Amino acid sequence: MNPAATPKPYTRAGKQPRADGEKTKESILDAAEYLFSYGGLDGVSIRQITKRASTDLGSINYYFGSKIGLFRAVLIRRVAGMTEQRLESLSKLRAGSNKKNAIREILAAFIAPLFGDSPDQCDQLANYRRLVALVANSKAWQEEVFRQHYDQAAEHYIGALSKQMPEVSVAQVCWYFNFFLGALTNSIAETGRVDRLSGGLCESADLEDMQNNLLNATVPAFMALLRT
Amino acid sequence: MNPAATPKPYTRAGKQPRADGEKTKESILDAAEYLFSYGGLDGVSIRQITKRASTDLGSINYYFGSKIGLFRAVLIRRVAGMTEQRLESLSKLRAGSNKKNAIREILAAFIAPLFGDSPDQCDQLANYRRLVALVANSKAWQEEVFRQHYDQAAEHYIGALSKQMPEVSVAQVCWYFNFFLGALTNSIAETGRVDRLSGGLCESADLEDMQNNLLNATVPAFMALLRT
DNA sequence: GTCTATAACTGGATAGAC
DNA sequence: GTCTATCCAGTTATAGAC
Repeated sequence: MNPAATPKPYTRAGKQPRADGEKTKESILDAAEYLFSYGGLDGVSIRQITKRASTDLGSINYYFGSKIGLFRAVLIRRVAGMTEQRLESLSKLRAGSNKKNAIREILAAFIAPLFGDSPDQCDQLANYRRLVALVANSKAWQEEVFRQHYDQAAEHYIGALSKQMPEVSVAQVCWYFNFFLGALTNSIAETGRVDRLSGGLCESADLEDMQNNLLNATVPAFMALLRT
Repeated sequence: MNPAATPKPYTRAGKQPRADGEKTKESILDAAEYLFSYGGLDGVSIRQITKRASTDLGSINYYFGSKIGLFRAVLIRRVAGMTEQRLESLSKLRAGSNKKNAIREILAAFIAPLFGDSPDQCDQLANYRRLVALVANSKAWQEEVFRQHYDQAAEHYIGALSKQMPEVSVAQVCWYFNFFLGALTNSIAETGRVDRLSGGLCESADLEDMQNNLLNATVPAFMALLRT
């Protein structure tokens, strides 16, 4: 049903075999981050990824070993830097007298790296945020990715919060911090649901507004624990 | 590599061609709910589903038209009943004098149908909860499933909350309710993350404890809006 | 390092027997 | 309504040319 499908002979046709493989690698990661963030691991083929990255199938195996290796690499690429930022921010927080402010600053420091330092950086992190949101509500990558790469910073932040509220049980702090993470990840998924439910009054895409509201909502929750 | 793979002739072999297709349909939905809740739409094949449901490939097409039709059916199966429960519960809530209790009761009424009336029912909803959690952080099914089948109840609940706090902007109520939904969906995913982060002090699987903590955390957030 | 061709396989869908 | 056999488009992975 495919008349005269004679295999074309190999031709190099003016491609540049440059030795800067880093660029290729990055462009694969970028394309994969974008596509995986919408379709998840199984909703995207490596053909789509290589097409978007303007490379070929072989390069995936060359750089990442397999499709799953690529997915893992995408999930891990940005987390080391973010953990570093988080731990550094945390160590810089001065123990002020006002507990309410202290709690807010801790939570703010935790989420800050997800949004970068400028509107431009924030945009560049959009696909990553969406992908993290997708994975955060799945059991699949908990052990391999979250346990190994994401939990460390969260544990330090829970410790910092507990230090602010020594009279509150650690279990409660953990539950509340987890609810905070759940609200956060759902928000960075930018599903547009809050836009619909609010009849346009709220915008998923207004991340500034979202962050302010999230902190305004979460701080009183923690504060209420102190009044029990 | 497969010697003498002669196609076996068709044999009926004692299968019962009973006319109660409802049972078959239900067992397909159950199997699909279970498998989709772990792998998502693309992480599961209809072959796996029919194997688990002890049927055949053809039945999927016969009852649901396609794999996507089946996925949609799974997502929708339980929502009409839940919306009904939610609206009825809401209409039964009496306007007490205590705002704090009123808000708590509204939120409690919203989440109640997700956990059923007995431990047994709660278990039977586990796969559904996990699947909803997965889909809630994805853009993919927002228009087709959430808008059409899930939003109605949420809108009524936002209205009820707003009625309790007429001096608070609707936008803020919407943001806070959305954070509540985010925390809720992440929790019903039962990823086990809170177990790790708390060093075992909290258990994802303890849904009773989770619900209490979630309400304890969310009510003060709303209450703080009244004090602004 | 880059790219092609192909192997080996699995996917969803469906026609048609019973 | 139930089940089988089959189609074929699409998948990942890889050997090997340049």
